Amino acid sequence: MLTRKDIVKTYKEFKQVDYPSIGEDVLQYWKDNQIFEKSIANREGAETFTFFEGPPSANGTPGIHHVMARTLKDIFCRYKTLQGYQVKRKGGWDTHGLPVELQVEKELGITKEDIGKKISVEEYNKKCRETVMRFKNEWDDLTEKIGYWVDLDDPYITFDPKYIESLWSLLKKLYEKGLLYKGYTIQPYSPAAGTGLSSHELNQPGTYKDVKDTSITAQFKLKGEENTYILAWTTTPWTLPSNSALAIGENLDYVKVKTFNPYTHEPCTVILAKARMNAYLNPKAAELKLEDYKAGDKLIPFEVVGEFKGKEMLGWEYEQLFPIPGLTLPNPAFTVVSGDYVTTEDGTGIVHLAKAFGADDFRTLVQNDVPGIFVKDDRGNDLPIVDKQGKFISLVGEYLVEKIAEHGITAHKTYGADDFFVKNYTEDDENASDFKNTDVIISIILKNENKAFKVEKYEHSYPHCWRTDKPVLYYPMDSWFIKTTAYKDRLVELNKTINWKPEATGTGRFGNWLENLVDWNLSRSRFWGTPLPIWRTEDGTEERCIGSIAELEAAIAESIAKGFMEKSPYEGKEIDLHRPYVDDVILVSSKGEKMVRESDLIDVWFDSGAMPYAQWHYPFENEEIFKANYPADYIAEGVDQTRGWFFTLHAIAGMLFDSVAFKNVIANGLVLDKNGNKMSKRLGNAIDPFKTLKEYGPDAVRWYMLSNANPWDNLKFNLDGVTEVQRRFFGTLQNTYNFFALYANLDEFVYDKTKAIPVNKRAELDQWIVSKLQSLITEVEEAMDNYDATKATRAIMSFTVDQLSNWYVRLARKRFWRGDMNEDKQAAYETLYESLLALTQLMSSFAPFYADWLYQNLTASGTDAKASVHLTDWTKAQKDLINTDLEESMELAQTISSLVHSLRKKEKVKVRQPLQRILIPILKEKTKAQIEHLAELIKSEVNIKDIEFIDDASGILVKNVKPNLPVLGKKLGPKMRFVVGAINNWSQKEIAEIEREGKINVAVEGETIELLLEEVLISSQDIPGWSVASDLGVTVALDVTISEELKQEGVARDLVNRIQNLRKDMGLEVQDKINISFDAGNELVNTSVKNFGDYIQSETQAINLNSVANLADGTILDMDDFEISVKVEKA
RNA sequence: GGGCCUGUAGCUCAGGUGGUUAGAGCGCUACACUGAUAAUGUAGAGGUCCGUGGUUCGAGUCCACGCAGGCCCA
Repeated sequence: MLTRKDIVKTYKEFKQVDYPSIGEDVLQYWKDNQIFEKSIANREGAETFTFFEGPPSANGTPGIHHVMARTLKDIFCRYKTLQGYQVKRKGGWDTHGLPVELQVEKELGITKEDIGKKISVEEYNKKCRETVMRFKNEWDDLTEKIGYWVDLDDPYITFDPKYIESLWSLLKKLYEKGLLYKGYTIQPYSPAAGTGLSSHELNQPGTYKDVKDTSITAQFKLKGEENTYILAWTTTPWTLPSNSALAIGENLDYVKVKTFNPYTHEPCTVILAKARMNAYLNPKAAELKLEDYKAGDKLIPFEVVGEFKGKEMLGWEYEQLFPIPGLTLPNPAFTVVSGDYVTTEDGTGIVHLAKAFGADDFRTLVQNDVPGIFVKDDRGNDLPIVDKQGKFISLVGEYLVEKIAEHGITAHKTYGADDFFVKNYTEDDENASDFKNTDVIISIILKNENKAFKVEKYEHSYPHCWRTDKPVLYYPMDSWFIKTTAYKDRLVELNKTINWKPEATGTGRFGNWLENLVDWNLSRSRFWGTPLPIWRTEDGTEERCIGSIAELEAAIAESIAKGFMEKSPYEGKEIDLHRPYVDDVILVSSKGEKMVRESDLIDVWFDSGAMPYAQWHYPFENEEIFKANYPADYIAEGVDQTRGWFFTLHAIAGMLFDSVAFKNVIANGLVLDKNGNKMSKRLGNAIDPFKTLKEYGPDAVRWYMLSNANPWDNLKFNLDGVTEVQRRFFGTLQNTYNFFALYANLDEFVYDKTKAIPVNKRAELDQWIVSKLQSLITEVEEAMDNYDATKATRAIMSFTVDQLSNWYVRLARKRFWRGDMNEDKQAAYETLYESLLALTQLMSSFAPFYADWLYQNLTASGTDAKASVHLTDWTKAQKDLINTDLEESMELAQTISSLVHSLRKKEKVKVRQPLQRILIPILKEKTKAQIEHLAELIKSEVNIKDIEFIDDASGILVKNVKPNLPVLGKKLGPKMRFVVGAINNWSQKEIAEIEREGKINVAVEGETIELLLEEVLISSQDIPGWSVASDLGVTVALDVTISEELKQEGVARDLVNRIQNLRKDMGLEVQDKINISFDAGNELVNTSVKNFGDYIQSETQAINLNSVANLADGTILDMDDFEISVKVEKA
């Protein structure tokens, strides 16, 4: 006879599963067999599915959030590959940018100022190049270990000369379209140091200091109205001569108030925000009369004479505050505009705008086409009226000098026209006894001229230059821009065709960003990055944009011929388009003048946004590949990239190719620690991805991340959750496989597709799980086509745990272990096998290692198996195998079984004790048919003999009625509650009437309302005299009478159970036969054995079942109510 | 300060188009089952659906205003 040891094991059996090892083994298998490469090569000639890799920077180590991001990228590429697409995925590295530079500077202990002095640009850039790829190996390692399939051997690298050449060609295209221009932007500027400051420099600790400045609430005289002024407050009075508009909040409330100027005592009408009145008008004066005011009174009376919303003020015109000759402006200057940043927290609720000295000001004025106060230089360029030393230009200075004389202002010295610094006064000045700074002088002038409503010292926080400690000015700085605003409408339109996950990021965060688009500031004053390929003559009259290496080389040759350059900086070495080499190139203008490169680098975001083109060195090479892989079908990055990579991809594609760059995008959220805090190395709550993978294996980590929450929500990463996924999902699936393998090996079952029993010839239960499986495939496919991985993983999990394991296998168990191979048994094996196999494919995108491992365990002996589940073709759902009616029936069966279990529990009758019958009230014929269909299954599951139905005809049904609210609500509206009350009070009589007549009249509030049968819901939840339970509209009553015969059968089942336990204790194998002897002293057992002996023998595989008087050496079995001695021997 | 996201049981999350008593898993408690057994079933405890107003016969769901946390931008 065959024992377990002798059996050839077709399907490997596992006592324990080591998930991390599966990860490692499968990874090695993939490498050895080039599975990734084959998964692409296999699809040669097929339709392409394009994925773009957003390049990470390898100058830091990867974190657990990169596992999230990379998993999300991976799954859809794998899924689409199965679906038959060819999915090329080129890896990439982002190598330029400020973080790299700062890291290098920190390591070298230098600052930006030292570059070119203590260290050459050449050496500095060399250091950056080394640093930026420092952790590439860690990144590659993680990428492999989490199973992110991407081409790491041939990635694009943004510092590569070919990559930069592509960028240059794109920039030249923009330039030729007139979309690249030199302008200015308002940036923090240190007049003391003579340099602009980056926002990073401004965020250094200690740069913001509390300082006391003179603040002025100025009066802007409204045109066309007597003595009426708009009040606006500023802490930088020196910007007032540059005022060219006032901003209000459209929805704020404003008032017009009659009062008197506190300095000149002249009557006036002022306009300010209603919420700011108390700050300017003393509430104590509210009762005073305007007529009673005498010049010099402390309390100044006032009277509100008008109230309106801010939007009513739009377009109002006022007189220029400082009508300096030469600084006049045409309409719409000096008008009221809208500013979304205006609040009533301080000031007057009206903000003074000076185009040159505030970023908000600048933006608002540009959007409203309002000019700013500037003077022209020799070449006709705009210059602000404060120069780069932080001093008013003499035109303004002369005006102020005149005013000082006119108003008889005395100060520590006699001011000349070039003495009016606005922030950085000299030490000598500041220490003088009667020192009056420019702000003070301006305020005196305004006070005297009836143009200041309030002047006071104001303490606030103001940024200072971290090097000179002097206050910073916001100042227009030269910059190169891409004119994205010219394409705003098109970009907005194109965005509407993109499928954003979540949708709100596309319409909200990204959509709003596009709606409020400003020109893209490309300039960066740094060293390590893509140089701007624009050369200019000294006077700026001629410009040239270089678009390729060939063009550059030709231009260099020309320059050498002209004698501007001695030799090419690339002579004898490889071409490198970085600084400093490119700075050494001097070009020749059309007039034969020298042209030097504009010194700026470009924003690194242009680097990454250009990757669709530059990764293929387009347009210089690979035109075919580029065209087949553009635009991307899918991209994914963190939501923080919305205004970064997502935007730059979109902008370049829209402006140069009139196309979207990507059709579908997932913007994923952050990975937080389990308490919802940001992970940081400093706080020690960061999860080490390598350690996590080592401990849990890649599949459970991936699955957890995808199934726990939608990727676009923040994930609170909790290792307990990974454990749970491992236990609940992978554990259950593995158990199911083990169960299959155990019995399949015993029965030497080998799956053969060609000989499989047709589904319609299989058992009802088989047909059911097959149907469920087809539904699952449909569901997963729909979810994945909609880029919803969470839905897909949850559906797979629910099928595996609830349907396949806890229902199908549990109910079908006996078919696997009972008797020899027959058609029914074969069908069970085939059904379970097919389900497992289908699962390996369904889950392979999410859990690529485990799925492949399981696939190979299942198909090891198969003939048509692929080398990997990742090389298979997607198995479409067979719609004809979906049997909705059967699925509904099974749901009923599951509900009924659960109800019977619950009743048994209530009545304290264990499942091993058979019971005679259950009663089910039936109101619909269909329900009855559906239950009858699966009657056998229900009966065996809950161990009862019969299912009986009672219908109306029985006359004993007690019915319940409920209003059908959605239907009634529409019909009745406010009368609902009376009708509902009436229905809830109905007796059987009314229910019978509406069922019989199809309608009934209800009297409510003196009115008669006719109700139709379909407006109420009738159910049956009670059978008089029975113990009943109901759920989901099904009611079950259980007959708990235990007859003599049922009792005997119960004993027989108990005996089987005890003997099975004995077998197990003895260590017998499943197929071992036994002999049983039992003590003849118990009459109940004797009759039970007499009537159910065959059953006991077949269940326990007993050859003999002998009654023995006074069995001496037996085991005493506890049968709950009595004990009996039994002896089991291996036959 | 602005835009956007999130807030439902101790924890993690579901809850088309409003509908009477808000669900699942984990965890906890009790019981049962025992040839998948480090598995499984049943039951129980556990909720101000972030708050306040509003719309409605009826709001976890719609609207407004707040609060808390987060991201991005000033």
